[in-house]
Amino acid sequence: MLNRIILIGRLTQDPELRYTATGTAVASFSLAVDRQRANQAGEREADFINIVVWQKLGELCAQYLRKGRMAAVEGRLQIRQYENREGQKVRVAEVIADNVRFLDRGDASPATSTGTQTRSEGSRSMSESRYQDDPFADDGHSIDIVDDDLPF
Amino acid sequence: MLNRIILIGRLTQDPELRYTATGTAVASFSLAVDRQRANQAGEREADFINIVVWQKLGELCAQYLRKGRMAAVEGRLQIRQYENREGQKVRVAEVIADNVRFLDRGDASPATSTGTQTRSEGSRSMSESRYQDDPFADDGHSIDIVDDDLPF
Amino acid sequence: MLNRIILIGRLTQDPELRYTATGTAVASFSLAVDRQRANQAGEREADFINIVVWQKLGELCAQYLRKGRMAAVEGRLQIRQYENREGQKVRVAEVIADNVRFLDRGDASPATSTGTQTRSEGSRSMSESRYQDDPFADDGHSIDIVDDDLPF
Amino acid sequence: MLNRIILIGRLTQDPELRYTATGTAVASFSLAVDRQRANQAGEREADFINIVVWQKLGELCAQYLRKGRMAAVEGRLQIRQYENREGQKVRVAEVIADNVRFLDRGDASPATSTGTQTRSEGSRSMSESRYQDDPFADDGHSIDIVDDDLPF
DNA sequence: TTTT
DNA sequence: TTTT
Repeated sequence: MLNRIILIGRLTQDPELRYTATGTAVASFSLAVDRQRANQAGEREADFINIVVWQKLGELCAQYLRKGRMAAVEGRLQIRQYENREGQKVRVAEVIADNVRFLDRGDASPATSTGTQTRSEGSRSMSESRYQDDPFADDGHSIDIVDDDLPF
Repeated sequence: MLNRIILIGRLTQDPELRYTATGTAVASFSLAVDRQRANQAGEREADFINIVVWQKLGELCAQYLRKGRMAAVEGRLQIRQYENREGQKVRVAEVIADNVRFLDRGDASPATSTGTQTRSEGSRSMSESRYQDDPFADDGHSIDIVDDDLPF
Repeated sequence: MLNRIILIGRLTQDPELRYTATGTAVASFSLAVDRQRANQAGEREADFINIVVWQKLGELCAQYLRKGRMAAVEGRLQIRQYENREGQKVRVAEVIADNVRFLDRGDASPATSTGTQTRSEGSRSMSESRYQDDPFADDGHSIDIVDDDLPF
Repeated sequence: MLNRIILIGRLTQDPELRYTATGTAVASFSLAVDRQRANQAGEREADFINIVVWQKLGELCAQYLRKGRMAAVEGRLQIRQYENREGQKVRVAEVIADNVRFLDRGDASPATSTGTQTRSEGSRSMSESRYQDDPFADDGHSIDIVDDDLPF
C-alpha cells in the first residue's frame, strides 16, 4: 500500500541501457550502499542493490552515471518472482526508481563510451515526468547563495 | 551511505520468533505490499517483502502481529549473499526494521498460539531503544493491555 | 534536490476543499502525528502538520477523510514565506502530498456534510496520476464502493 | 505515529553550535533544498529548512559542514509552537536529524573558524548512537583524518 | 559480478 | 485551532 525507499550509494558498474520491444528505455545498474555499522569482524560491508530506471530518466542515468559515481535513488522495492530453468523459484529484489540525483559530477560530457543508444527526445527531467534543470547536483556554483539573495 | 525504506502492508503469516545462540530475539515475517498500479492484465499485484526485527521490537511484533494484520515498517534494505548447498550464489533481500507500527488492532490478546518464546526483559518500545506507550496505533485507549495480560 | 516525507497520523479536523480561480481542487487538513517519546513531563506530545493535496487526490481526501481518521501521507516539505499585514516575515511549513492512504475505514459514505464542492472529473486515483483501486487500505475486501455510491 | 523526512540540499550558512544548561550539544543550520519544478515564472525555487542536530552528531556537523556544502539529512519534522513577546502564537518547523551524510568534501580541515566549542566526549558517529567510520561520504580515503588532527 |  |  505504501512502498518507498531512498538510497545513496555508488554505482558498481556503468548503467546498462536496453529498450523493450515497444521501444521503452530501461536502464539498470547496481548501487553499492555502505552499511553504517561495521560487522563483527570490523569490516564495513555494503549492500549491492539493483536499480531499474524506466524511460527518459533511465536514458539520463545511462548518459550521466558511470561506475564509481555517487547517486541518490528514490523509488519502490519490487520483488520479481520467476522460475529458473531448473524449475526453482527465484526471487529478485530491485528498486524501481522514479527519482535519481547525480551527487558528484564526473566529466559531465554525455559519454560517447556507452555507444549506440539513441535518444528520441531530449529532456533533462531526472524525475519521472517532472522538469529538472541541471543533471549534476554537486556543483557548488549552481546555488549562488550570497547573503543578499536571501531574505534572512 | 543512506538506506531507508518505509512500507505499509499486511502480514502473510504469523511472525516467527527465534533466538540467537547468545539469546538475542529475532522476529521475521513476510509483508504483502500492494502495488499502486494494476499490471497489464488489470490485476493488482503485491510485493512480498521479508521483514526482520531484532530484540525487543521483534518480540513485540511476535506478540501483537498476526497474519492479515496491517503494519507500517521502517528500516533499511539489506541484501544477504550466500552460497547454497548446490554451490549457487543466492541473494536474499530483507528489510531490517527499526520501527514498526501496528496499524489495525486485532484481537489484541497476546496470542498463546505462538507458544514458547520467552522474554528476558520487558519493554513496550516499538522502536529500537525508544519508549513507546501503546502498541496499537489506531486507537489510543483500545489496547486492552493491562499488566496482568502481559508477561512483562 | 531531494525532499521526501512520510507521515502517519490522524486528522484534527475535516479536510477543507477549495478551488483555485482556474478550477484546480486543493484540499487541506492538519495531521496530528504522535511523537515517539514522551517529553520530560511524561506527556506524549504530537506534531500538528499541515497537509495540502492538489487535484483529484485532494478531492478524494475531502470525500473520504474526516476528523479523527488515520492516514499515511507521502510528499515533500514546503516552506512558504510571505509578509503579513504587519510587515513581518512569516514562514509556513506544509507538506504537499502526492500519495495518501486511508488507514482506517470510517463510514465510507461519501459524506454529504462537506456540502457543495463539485467534482468536474472522476477518478479513484489516490496517488497523483496513478490508478488506485480501493480508497481504504485497511481491509482487503472492504471496498464497498459501487458505482451507485459514488458520484463518479 | 510515523514521521520520517529525508532531504538533500546545501547549507545556507555555517552551522551554529550551542550547548544546553546541562551540557548537551545542539547544532542548527538552514538547508536550501531546490524544488524539482520551476514556478510559473520559470524560476527554480528552494525551500529553506531548519535543521537541528543533537549531541555528538551535532558536534560533527559543526565541525565538518560549512555554508554551501551539500548534505543528506534524515530525521523527523517537528512543529514547535510558542507565544512571542507580542503574544502571538508562532509555529516553527524544524527537522530533528538523526542521520546526516556529508555529500561533498570541503577543505576538510576541522574549521578553526567556529571557535570555542568544546567537546566532552569523542566519537565519529554520524548517526545517533551508531559507529561511523568516515565523515565524508564521497570518498572513502580522502578524509585525512588522523587522530592527531582531531580533538577526539 | 560488485563502489569509494 | 488541534487527533486517538
